Amino acid sequence: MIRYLKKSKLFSGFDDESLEGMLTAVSMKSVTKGEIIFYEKDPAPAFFIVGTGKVKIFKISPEGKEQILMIASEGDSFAEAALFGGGKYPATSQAMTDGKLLVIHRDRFISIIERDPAIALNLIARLSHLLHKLNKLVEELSLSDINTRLAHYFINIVEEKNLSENDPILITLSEKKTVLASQLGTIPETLSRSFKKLSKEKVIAVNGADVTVVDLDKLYKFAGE
Amino acid sequence: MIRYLKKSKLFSGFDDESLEGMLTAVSMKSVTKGEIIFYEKDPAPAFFIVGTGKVKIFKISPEGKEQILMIASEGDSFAEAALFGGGKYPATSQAMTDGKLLVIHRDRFISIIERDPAIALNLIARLSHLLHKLNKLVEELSLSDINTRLAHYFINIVEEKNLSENDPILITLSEKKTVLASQLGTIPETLSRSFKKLSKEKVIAVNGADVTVVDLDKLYKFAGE
DNA sequence: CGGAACGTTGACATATATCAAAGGGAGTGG
DNA sequence: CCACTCCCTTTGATATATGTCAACGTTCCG
Repeated sequence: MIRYLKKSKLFSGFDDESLEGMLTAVSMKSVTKGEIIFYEKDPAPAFFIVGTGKVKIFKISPEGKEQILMIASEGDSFAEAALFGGGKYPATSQAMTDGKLLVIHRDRFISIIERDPAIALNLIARLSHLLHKLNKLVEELSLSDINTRLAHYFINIVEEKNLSENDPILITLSEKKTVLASQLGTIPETLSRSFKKLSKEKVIAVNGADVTVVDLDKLYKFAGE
Repeated sequence: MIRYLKKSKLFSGFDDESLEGMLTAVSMKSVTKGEIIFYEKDPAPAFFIVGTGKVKIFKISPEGKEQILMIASEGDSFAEAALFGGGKYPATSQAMTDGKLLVIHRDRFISIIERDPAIALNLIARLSHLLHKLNKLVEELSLSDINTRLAHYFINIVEEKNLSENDPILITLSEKKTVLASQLGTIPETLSRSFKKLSKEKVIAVNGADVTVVDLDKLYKFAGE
């Protein structure tokens, strides 16, 4: 388990001694593809770190439309915030693949951070980061149309790659387009049209899950920057 | 300043000694109605607590549409998350009235919480609460229509009042309808129509800023619960 | 009193969701 | 290897919610 803790964004950087102190609060859970880890509004006695596999956290409307809040991959933690707020999970979580999760139990974890401010600071940083991302999601949902959101999505990926001048910019989508639609707050049909629009405008070229950014300047213009 | 710290949600419950230790990190700032406290993307050397007055935090689209993220009243803190994330403010903040703010300076505050885990825990709780609220906002923006959002808005107010059976349910809007529109992620015209719709359906009765909930069951039905 | 901000209403434009259909691609079983 | 199914994706026709623009009445406040 220590190995997974070290790989996690929340606890990397701590020495073995601190991490062993953590172990009293941690257990392990295997999940299979499609398994629901928790439902929205379930009581929240623990939060999670992904050891292996991939998990989606999402909300669902009465009509069945789904809004993905995040996709957690190896090393990501999720549902940390549930420990302190109302004590209920604010969204539903489902395994997208088979995998292993670290389960961090609430009460024991709290007594640990009461003693170790460094862990508390890490948690604070992590929560801040989440706030930042949600902030951005709100902004996009309420102020941008879909083409803009899709352009932003590509820009984020491109900027993370920090590749050198004049490299061809090839992106392979890490999710099915259906899933991407739900992340962007829309439905597959609309997303498909948005892809078509950006293609027709010669901003990107699409071939299945492979997207090439043809005109980066135009991409930024679409994103409104 | 201690007085204001005590009134704040973030630091209430601490004894005078802890609070005096805080003072090295705090200063005071007066603002006048309409004054911009910070712009989105400004570097963030501090966060704030409202001593007196009212402040709105919002995003704005290239076309000028405004999405209010929160309205901070006396005792509320805002922009806490900016201290840790990218070090930039994620939104713009403007005084809605004249008022006084406590300014909590980043570096000194961080060294304080490194020493005082209790303050760190409070901050964590606060950030969790913010996450919870943003979560809800995302849900509503992406999964609900305006009538539903307005119904939710009233339900939240009614539930906070926890009044006894058979009381008449009278709500006086605390914000101008223009502002409410921006909080709900829409524009005044659309909000006006939503008010009209709920009135016509005999769910509420509206008289200027006074709203009476006529049929609570129907209100819940509109909110989809 | 008069002007500015707010609120409402109507006609209209537009983005996005919905519904229905059809075309691939990957995997499965015969 | 073929036929079959399942799921993803795309496309078209249509409906609907919401934004835009313009006008007007109202309230607030100097």
